[in-house]
Amino acid sequence: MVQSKGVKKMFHINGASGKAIYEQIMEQVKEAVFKEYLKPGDSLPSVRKLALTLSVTPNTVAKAYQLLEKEKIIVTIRGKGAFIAKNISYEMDLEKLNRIKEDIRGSLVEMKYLGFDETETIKLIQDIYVDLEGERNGNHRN
Amino acid sequence: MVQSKGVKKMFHINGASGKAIYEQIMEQVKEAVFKEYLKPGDSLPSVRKLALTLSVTPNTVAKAYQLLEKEKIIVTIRGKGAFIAKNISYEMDLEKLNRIKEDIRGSLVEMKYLGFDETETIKLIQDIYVDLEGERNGNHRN
Amino acid sequence: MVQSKGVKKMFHINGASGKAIYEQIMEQVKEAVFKEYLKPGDSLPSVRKLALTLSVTPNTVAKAYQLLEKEKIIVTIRGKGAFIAKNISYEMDLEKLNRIKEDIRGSLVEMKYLGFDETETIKLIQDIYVDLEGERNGNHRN
Amino acid sequence: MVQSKGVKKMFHINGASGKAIYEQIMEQVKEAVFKEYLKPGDSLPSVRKLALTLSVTPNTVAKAYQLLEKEKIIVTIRGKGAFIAKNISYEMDLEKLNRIKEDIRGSLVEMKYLGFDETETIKLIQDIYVDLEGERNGNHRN
DNA sequence: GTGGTCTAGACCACG
DNA sequence: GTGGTCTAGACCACT
Repeated sequence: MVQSKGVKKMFHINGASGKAIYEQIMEQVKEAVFKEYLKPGDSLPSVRKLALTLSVTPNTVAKAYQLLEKEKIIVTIRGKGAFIAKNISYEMDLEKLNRIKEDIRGSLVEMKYLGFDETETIKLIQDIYVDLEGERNGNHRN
Repeated sequence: MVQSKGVKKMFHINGASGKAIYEQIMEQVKEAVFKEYLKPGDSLPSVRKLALTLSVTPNTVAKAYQLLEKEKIIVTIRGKGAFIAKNISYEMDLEKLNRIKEDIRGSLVEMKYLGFDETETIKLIQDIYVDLEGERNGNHRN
Repeated sequence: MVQSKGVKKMFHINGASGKAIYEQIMEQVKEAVFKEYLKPGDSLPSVRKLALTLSVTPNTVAKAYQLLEKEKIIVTIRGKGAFIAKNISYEMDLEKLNRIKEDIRGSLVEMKYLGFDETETIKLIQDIYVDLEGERNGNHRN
Repeated sequence: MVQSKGVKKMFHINGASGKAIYEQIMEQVKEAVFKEYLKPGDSLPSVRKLALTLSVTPNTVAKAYQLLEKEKIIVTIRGKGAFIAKNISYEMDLEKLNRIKEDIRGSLVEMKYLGFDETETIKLIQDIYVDLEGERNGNHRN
């Protein structure tokens, strides 16, 4: 139960962020895996428990878990629960890649309108990576 | 009629992209400004004309234009048309910056799940910049 | 349902006032907040319900709500409803201030042509404040 | 021809201000009268001349003049031109008064959302009066 | 011709 | 249930 004591702090929902709640859950599971806060084989909170914690309907959590399973990030086992996939598949999905590239392209143009040129924007992106990696290093010994 | 001959190729809609049509229009206007396809003072296609070109209703184009006006990218004059703002404001908007940073953060994590590490992702971002800048160089000498 | 019993009397539309319906809705929401009829966190009537009450299309109400959200007066949450923003931002917007000052300037000159001099006009403005504040005092003790 | 040398500087149009051009012309004539820049009996520029000066169509100027005549601010004499009315009628128009009061009411609420309370707003209104009166005193000796 | 607003309906995503 | 988006068409004000 690696995650049991951290559930409340690990997931947090912003109802007014415009983003769908199930997407926020998905992103946070992914970020937790990225930071190795959750490792392959670790169990996730049950649908009901997480729903209670976040004060959302179980439906919403279930949707997030189903989509995460379709992306091969987690596996769910009937009667046991949901777990981080043992071998997370870094499978190339060209369609998805193109969608993300479009997203990034849009973000870069937006940055321009805030006064950030290429150099500044890439600096900011590297900072985000430092941020992501930093939290990872804080959670395990290597 | 600075832009008149380029309208058909400048704007294109992807009905299955998940993104709202009016958002796609907004992004493409912004990109056109970024690439200096459209310069301050240039006129945009009329709401009706662009609606015909894209086979959408004038309402959808009007919504895009109205939001662009709110963002100070264009100005619209009743009975005359819509034009790229003379002084596009590169104003700092901390709230918007944070929203975009969250977007980028999400995209970076997604890239990770497609197997792209930091170096590869930044390479890809630089490619996008080359793409954006490249088309700009085609339109003026500097 | 803080506002549920007051919806019918709180909002009223004047079809012949020259002002757009969505602007009238926006103004009335703002006035309701000013008078503390609606307090931060209170829910607004749903788009459909208010549309029915006012006999306008949901589109018109939705437009008002979306613009109010852009102005940070309310927040909307998909599938849940619209709510008065917790921390309404009294942020200084010089451009908006100048626009309002121009409006007031115009109104003052108009008052002159109706025979009201400065003293009389300011008296009338104070009356409007009394009106606005008066209704507020009816809703809480201070 | 009191106004002949001042026409270019007296009238100025902002095509992107949202306000209709004919309304801007009307307001500026009224303000000029208010400031006694234009006095009863003074001639206004001809429709064609002002249209040229402002780079608008004569139609637009003519509309402004017609409405000013309906408000008894000016009189037009066929073949001679337009003149400031000798006895500007400060006639009470209740309907118009109510419309202006609604405008002011709206402006006051907007000021609130910019952080101006009653005292500050009235201070600002008095400043506008000072501004209007000031320019008046600069243009004639009394 | 232009943009601005509105209606009456529809479908979708979300909770 | 909620809000978000879109269509197809209309009328209006302005230039």
